[in-house]
Amino acid sequence: MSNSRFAISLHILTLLERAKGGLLSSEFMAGSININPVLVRKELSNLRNHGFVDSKEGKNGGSYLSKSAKEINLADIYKAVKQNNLLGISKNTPNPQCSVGKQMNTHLNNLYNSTEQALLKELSSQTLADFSNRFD
Amino acid sequence: MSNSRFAISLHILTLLERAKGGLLSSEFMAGSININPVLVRKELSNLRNHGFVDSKEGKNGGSYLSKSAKEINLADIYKAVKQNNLLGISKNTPNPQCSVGKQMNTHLNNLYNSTEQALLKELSSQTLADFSNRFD
DNA sequence: CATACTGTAATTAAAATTATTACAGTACAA
DNA sequence: TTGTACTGTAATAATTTTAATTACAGTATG
Repeated sequence: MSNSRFAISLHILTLLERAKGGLLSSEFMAGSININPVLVRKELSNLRNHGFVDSKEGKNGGSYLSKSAKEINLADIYKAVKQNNLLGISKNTPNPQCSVGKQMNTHLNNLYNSTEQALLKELSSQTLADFSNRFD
Repeated sequence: MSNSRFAISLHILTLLERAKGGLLSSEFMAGSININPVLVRKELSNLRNHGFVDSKEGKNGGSYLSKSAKEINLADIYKAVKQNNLLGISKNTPNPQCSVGKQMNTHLNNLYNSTEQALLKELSSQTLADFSNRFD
């Protein structure tokens, strides 16, 4: 993952956890993260689709956690934002006429899968509550 | 890591391992990987600096593994190409006036470090020889 | 019904990645 | 001893990805 979606989502979720049910606006969260509010709303849209948050429209609206922070582990968040492979892109197409090239993506993907498993295992050992509690 | 440096380096090293000491030109390897030869030479430069390969200049020149594929594990390769954090960039600077924002990068980096340890542990369980032997 | 939000699309800007061009240096081989 | 085929590296251009911005319709509140 080269973009900062994981960090943004985790930041959003940490803010919401610490708000203890209070609604936070995308503008407020964008100010804390230091990014554009529209990006926050896009991430919220994704987090909503994954059942982590809910939002209330209209004046005095905002977002809040829709499940307990103890029930969200960091692997869940990773899965929700993940798009590429961990170690790089597979978009490259090696030469199919080369005996190594034509098999490379298969072996690379196998490798990516096993490393991703290791990553997920590590991430799943921590919940959002654990993470949030490290803040003063 | 968003770029494909790990995949390129592993591809190069796999080709060299299977060449069994024979010299391969950057042009040949670029053809197998399907990228520009200059990129291959840049990666070779890095791999050389890390002691994995050596190159011979001039006509009929090329590159070859400078240590046994059994003595190179995939974590070594990862470390040689790594530049960013695994889960995203830390270049973002959250708002230092926000109690969450000002501590975010510290906690994020701690998390990144622990996930990287998990990744390295997994990668270190396989050598370049293991990887290469999976090819027909 | 003015205000302050969300939701989302479209566009622009910026940053990162990759490709290309260029060329000096080196070794081989005729 | 000279043409050829490489490496090594810098500089630049092209492409792709990421992030910011603009715009605006929709919604809830007071």
